[in-house]
Amino acid sequence: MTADPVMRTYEGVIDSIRHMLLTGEVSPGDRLPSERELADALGVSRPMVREALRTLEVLGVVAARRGQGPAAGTFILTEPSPALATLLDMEFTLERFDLADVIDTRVMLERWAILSMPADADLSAAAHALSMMSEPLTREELMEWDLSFHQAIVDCATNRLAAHLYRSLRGAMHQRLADSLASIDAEAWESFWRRVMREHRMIYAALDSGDRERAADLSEKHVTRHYLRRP
Amino acid sequence: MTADPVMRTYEGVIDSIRHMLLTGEVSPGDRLPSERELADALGVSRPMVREALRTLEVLGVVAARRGQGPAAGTFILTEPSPALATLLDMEFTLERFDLADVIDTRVMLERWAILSMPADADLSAAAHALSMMSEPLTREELMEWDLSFHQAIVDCATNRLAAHLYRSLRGAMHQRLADSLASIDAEAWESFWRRVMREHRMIYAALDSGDRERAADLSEKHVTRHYLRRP
DNA sequence: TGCTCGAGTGTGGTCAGACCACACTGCGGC
DNA sequence: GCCGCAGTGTGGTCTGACCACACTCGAGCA
Repeated sequence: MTADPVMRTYEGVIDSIRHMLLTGEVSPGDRLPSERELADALGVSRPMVREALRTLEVLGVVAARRGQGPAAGTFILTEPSPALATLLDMEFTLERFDLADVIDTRVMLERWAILSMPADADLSAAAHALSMMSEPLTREELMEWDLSFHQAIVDCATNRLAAHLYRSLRGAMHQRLADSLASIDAEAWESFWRRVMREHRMIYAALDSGDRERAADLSEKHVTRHYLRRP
Repeated sequence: MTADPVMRTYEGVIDSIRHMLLTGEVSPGDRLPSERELADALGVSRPMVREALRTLEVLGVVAARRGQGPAAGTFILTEPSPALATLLDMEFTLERFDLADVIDTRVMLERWAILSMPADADLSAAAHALSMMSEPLTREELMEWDLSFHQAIVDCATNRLAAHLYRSLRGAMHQRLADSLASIDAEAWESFWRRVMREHRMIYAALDSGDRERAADLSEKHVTRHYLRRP
């Protein structure tokens, strides 16, 4: 304790804004007072307010738009942002954990989501993603629909935190995944795509028939194989 | 795509610093050039450099110390910071997910950690935390050693990402946990503490005897009961 | 009357320069 | 040889200014 030598000004501003949120003075979707007003009201300079707002922006709490009128200003976001993915990507860059950690965690989340899925889960989003993969795809399209397919499955578990974590893990790996796919030459691409699609279909079929254990196992093998590149 | 109307100056600074990290120009533990030098080198103003450094500070990438000499300046951190907990706490404040989500996810992580623990896992940290709980405790002490106990178990899984997630989830709930414990009156406190301790002992005993399934089940019941307050 | 265009205005985005608080460095005097 | 204090470079903060932008609204025109 007593580990706080000083309270930095911008932290005080963040606390003030957090307090506004907790008391309901502002709510998601609302516009914050302007930077100049905030600075004046809190008795600090505008640069300090801006430092606070920048951090809140990176954390996915607010977004700023300039100009004048109802669309301009700094707003409390209603939807999660890629902030978590940004953070995880940073940690990854700093080598605070490695690819195997990320994949293990991803597999854990997906297994759990499949096994705890409610009986009446709506699989239509997964089915749609599956159908979109039936025709030849570019690498970008495959990444997009592969993400949609797996995310749709995890979303069925109705745990928003877990779904958000899953999305962020995948987001943090996105660039590395793209690099990995780019290394597959044109000849091998079609067979690669077909195999991915076939595995997706098997996972979906297992889910659709209610065989969760099998779906979980198939999913684990699928993810582990393609991400760790051990065909 | 093309969703980037403009590149903000501070984002460019962040990219420059990230680039320095990727090329090895600076490494964890190193000192960054001073704010004035960075501003000069990148052709931007010092406030913009500061906005970038503030966000990196919140993300747990750097830390600043003032003064003069080898200990002063802005450093790349070598250890993870509570950044993830801060972020999750924010998301929680914004009600982007709820307590049940957090607990479910925590239980998932702990179950997984227990079931995938290597056979030769070192349980001494958990044993130590357990022994520290044998004597009457304050609420703060109980929270501290309870965290140590569970964290020690998750750390055994040797997945740094999962361990970090677990720690952050727990960190994001810390204040709410404290509020919850504060509502237990002095008379009920001792029996509460004893029950928590007994359950910890049972979990440890199951782990120590190699009965992971039982340990996982006990752990799940333990966490769910105390956090959802359904005795 | 209705439309267009331009000045006005308030927002975030950026800059320059200054001063403070701090902690080390090193010189000077004792 | 030791102590103390001025010097110096760091982050921390403030002030005031200007720019870019997007809307608002009224003047002027058709």
